Amino acid sequence: MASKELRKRLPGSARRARIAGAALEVFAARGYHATAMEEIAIAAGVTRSVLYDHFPSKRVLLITVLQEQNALLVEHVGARITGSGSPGRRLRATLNAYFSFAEGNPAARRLLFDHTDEDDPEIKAVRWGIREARTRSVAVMLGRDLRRLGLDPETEAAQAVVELLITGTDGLAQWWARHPSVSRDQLVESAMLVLWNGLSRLPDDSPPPCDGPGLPGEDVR
Amino acid sequence: MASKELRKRLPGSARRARIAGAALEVFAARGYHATAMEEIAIAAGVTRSVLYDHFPSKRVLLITVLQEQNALLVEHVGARITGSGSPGRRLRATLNAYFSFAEGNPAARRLLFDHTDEDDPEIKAVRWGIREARTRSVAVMLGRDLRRLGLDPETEAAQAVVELLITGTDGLAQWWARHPSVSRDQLVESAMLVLWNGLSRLPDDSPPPCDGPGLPGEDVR
DNA sequence: CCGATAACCGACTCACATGTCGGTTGTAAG
DNA sequence: CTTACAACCGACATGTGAGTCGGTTATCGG
Repeated sequence: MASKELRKRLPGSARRARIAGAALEVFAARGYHATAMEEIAIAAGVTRSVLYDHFPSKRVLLITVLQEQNALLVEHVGARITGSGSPGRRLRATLNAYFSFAEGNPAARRLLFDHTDEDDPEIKAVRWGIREARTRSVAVMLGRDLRRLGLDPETEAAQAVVELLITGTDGLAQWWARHPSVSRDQLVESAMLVLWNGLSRLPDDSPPPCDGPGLPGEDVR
Repeated sequence: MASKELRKRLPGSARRARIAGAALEVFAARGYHATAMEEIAIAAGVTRSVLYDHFPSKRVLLITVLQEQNALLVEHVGARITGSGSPGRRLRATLNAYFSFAEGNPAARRLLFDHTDEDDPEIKAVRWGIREARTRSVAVMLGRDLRRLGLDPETEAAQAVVELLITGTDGLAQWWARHPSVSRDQLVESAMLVLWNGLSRLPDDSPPPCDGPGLPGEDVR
């Protein structure tokens, strides 16, 4: 679109890149199952069979794009969070980095985290790997903070906390895509309000420490 | 399985219910696109065409199940949270109710919130309706608390907070399905730790109020 | 200028899944 | 008992999309 290529014959690597770019957009927009190879081909400016000259199958094409984009995300976030600063500052910087990626690469965010497939076992495995890696790196990053909260990062309780953080943040990024008028700063502020301060900051409520441990009666089957 | 029906001919309503039950399981296990009507038919103990004697199409079958299960969830949660008690207690009770539903109805939770489709526009619309309703009711429930935090529930900032709560909780329930050894109480405790107390509860860190408002430099395209 | 390589295309095969239709039989009312 | 309805089934019609194959032509090194 931008480049005036007027449908010339391209060297393999360039065509490959174009196909991957087209696949990213179409997969993100329509989901894995609903996209026909035909659509990707059209978006890439070639016919369907050309896709098979460059990628062995639809599945491999998706997986390739998935891993490319994940690498970009990791690089993006990694590049702009520093190990220094107070814990609160670090959390804020990380949220900021993630949301800025989501802002600049909406298709990538959607493709990576809106899992519209999960059917194909191989794709499922790739997604799991990406997710696991992300959880692990976040847990490592928060290691000191979790310990100070009384949680061993190896514990399942700590993992649960991290999972809540990650999926909540993802969900917020998703919501943002539907409410674009909100600025990234406001978004970070809302996230910090919950994740950092918590909801207990009520002027006239009971003191911070959480209330009674149990719940009266809770019977499920 | 439990009932020894030995493949007899059933009255319409009973067969209908069986089909819906089978559809719930299979849709949840394999996702919408990947499930063939054949599988549902086998699980229901009939042949494929019988499904079409009771439901006009695959899409309508899914939507029916979706709405049934959502109604059950709303009833389940609504029945065991009371309007009374301190805000912290109410939040805890709600988390408990939601997680107990997820525990007792894993397929329903997965089907309702793991959106493995989103392709079909009509199904998308139904999902959106369910999601909207849920967000609204949570916002109403938290109305007073949000106001005390300085947020007008109508504000987008408040909606963002609610979205983070909901998706984070969903994600945690999802994680729980993969780590069944964790008890529901532990799960609720982890959720409360983040959502209620926040991560700032560090013995030797800066005081509760959040740190500097801005972030140094953050340039994204 | 001239092959050889590789990018590109059209047309085909094949598999699979949805939805339909006509017929068959259990079952319950009269 | 019998009759009529409704539950059930087998076979087909249709559409769609993934992956293959042989041929064509641009492009580039020599």
